[in-house]
Amino acid sequence: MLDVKLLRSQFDEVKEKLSQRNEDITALDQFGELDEKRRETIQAVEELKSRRNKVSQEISQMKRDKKDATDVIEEMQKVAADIKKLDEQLREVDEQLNHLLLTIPNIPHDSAPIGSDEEDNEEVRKWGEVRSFPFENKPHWELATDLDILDFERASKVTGSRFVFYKGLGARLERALINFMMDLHQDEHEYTEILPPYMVNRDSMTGTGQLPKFEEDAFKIREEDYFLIPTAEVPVTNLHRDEIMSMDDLPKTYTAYSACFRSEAGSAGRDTRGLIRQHQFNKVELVRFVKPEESYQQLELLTGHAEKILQLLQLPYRVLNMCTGDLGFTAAKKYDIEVWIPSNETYREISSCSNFESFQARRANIRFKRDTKAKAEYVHTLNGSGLAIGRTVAAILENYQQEDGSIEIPEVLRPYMGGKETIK
RNA sequence: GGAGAAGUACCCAAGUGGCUGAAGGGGCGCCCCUGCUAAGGGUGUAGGUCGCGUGAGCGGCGCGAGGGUUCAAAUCCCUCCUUCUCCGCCA
Repeated sequence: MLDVKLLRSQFDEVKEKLSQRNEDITALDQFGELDEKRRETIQAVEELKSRRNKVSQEISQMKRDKKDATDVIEEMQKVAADIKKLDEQLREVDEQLNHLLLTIPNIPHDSAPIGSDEEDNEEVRKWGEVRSFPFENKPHWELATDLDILDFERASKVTGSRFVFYKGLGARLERALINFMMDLHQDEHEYTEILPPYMVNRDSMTGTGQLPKFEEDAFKIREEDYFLIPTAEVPVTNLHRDEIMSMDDLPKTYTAYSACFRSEAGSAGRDTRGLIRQHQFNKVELVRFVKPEESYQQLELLTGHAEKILQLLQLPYRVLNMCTGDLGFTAAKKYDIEVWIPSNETYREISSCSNFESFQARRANIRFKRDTKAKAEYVHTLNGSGLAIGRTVAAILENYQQEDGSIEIPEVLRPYMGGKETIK
C-alpha cells in the first residue's frame, strides 16, 4: 500500500513511476476524487458529532438540575439521523478508497532497470562453471524416474497433475536440503528458525499483498476464510502484523521452512514435466524486518545468504536485477537468482529476493519506534527464498548426473544423507 | 462438538446509561534521600489514529471486532473472534 500523503502531494510523479510497471493502474485516476470526497464527508460528520457531544453534556446537566430537556432532545434526534446518513456515506467512500489503495502496486526503486518484461532484466553477476557433458545428459524427471526416487504418475492418480511423490533417497535428499539450508541460515547467518502454520486468514494474505488482487492464484479452504500459504513469507511477515517493535529489535530475521501451495492459474501447459512447477513444493524462506535507511544494504546481505547455498552446493547460477516491468506487485526492487538447469540449457529461477520497503509494513501495520517517545514509523520488510527445495533437487539431479544415470551427492549434503556419496 | 467464565491503555486492574480519556497499582520520566547493586520519599506523564490549521492548537474515533438501541454506551441488545476451565472426541 502506498502512502496516501505521498499520493496527495506528488500524484504525477508517483503515477509516472508506476507506469513503468507492467500493470494496469488506470484505477489510480480516481484517487483524487475519492480522497477529496472522503475528507469532505469526514469534516461534515465530525462537525455534527462535535455538536452532539456538546449538547449531550448540556442535556446531562439539565437532567441533573431537573430541568426539562424535551426540546433539545427532539432537535438532537434530527442531528443523530444526519450523522447516521453521513457515516454511511463515509463508510462507502472509505471502502472504495481502501480497495483502490490495495490494488495499486509498489513504486519501483530507482536502481531497478526500466523495462517492460524479462528481456529487460539486468544480469548482475554469474557464479560457477557450467558443466559440459561428455555424454547425452537427461532431464531430472527421467533420471529420477529411472532411479525410482520420484513418482509423478502415481501422484496424479492419488491427487492430480503437478503433484509428486518423493521416494527413498529422493525423499532423503529433499529432507537433507531442508536441514542443510535451515542449519546454515540459523547457525551462520543468524536467522531465528520458524515453523509456521500452512494456512492463514484473509488479513494475512492482504498484509503481504497476495490479496485482494491475486485470489485466483491461491488455494482457498472451503468452509473457512483460510488460504493455503503460497510461501512462508505470508505467515512469517504477518507474525508482527499490528505490532510496534523497538529499535533494538531491528533487524529482526527469520528463516522458515514450509510447504508452499500455488494454483498456477494462468500457467497451464508450462513446465508440465518435472519438479519445476508443482502445486505443492517445499521452500526455505528468509524474512527480514529492518530500519528504512538500511533496507537496500540488507537486500544485498539477504541475497548473499541465498547465494551462499548455491555456492556450497557448487551449482552455477546468475543473479538478475529485475526490471520495472517484471518486479511483481509488491517489490520495489528484486533480485532473482537463477540456477543452471542443463536440460533447459538455461538458468531457471530458484530464489527471488525482494525489498518491499514500507509497502507490506503499511498494509500489515508493522512499525517500530526509534525510542520510547518517538512516533512509530513503518519498518521495511524483505524476503527471499533460501532456497526453493524442489528446484534445487532438480538442479542437483541434472548437474550432478553421471553417465550411468546415477547422481553424485554434493559433498555438503553427505552428512545429511547418512554419508552416502551417490544415488544409484 | 457441548457447558461455563473472561477480553479495559506497556502490564495488572476498578468501573452496569450522562460529571470516565477512563479510579487504583505496577512500569516509565524527573527530583530528593540513602549509598553499594537493591531500597525509600516526592512529583510528573500517559497510547494510537483520522480530519482541520503554517503553527500553538482544535475536533472526531477509541474500553476484543462489527452491528443495533438511545439525545447520550466501557456500561443495554445482537453477531462474530480470541483466551481460560470442565466434559466429549482425537494425532
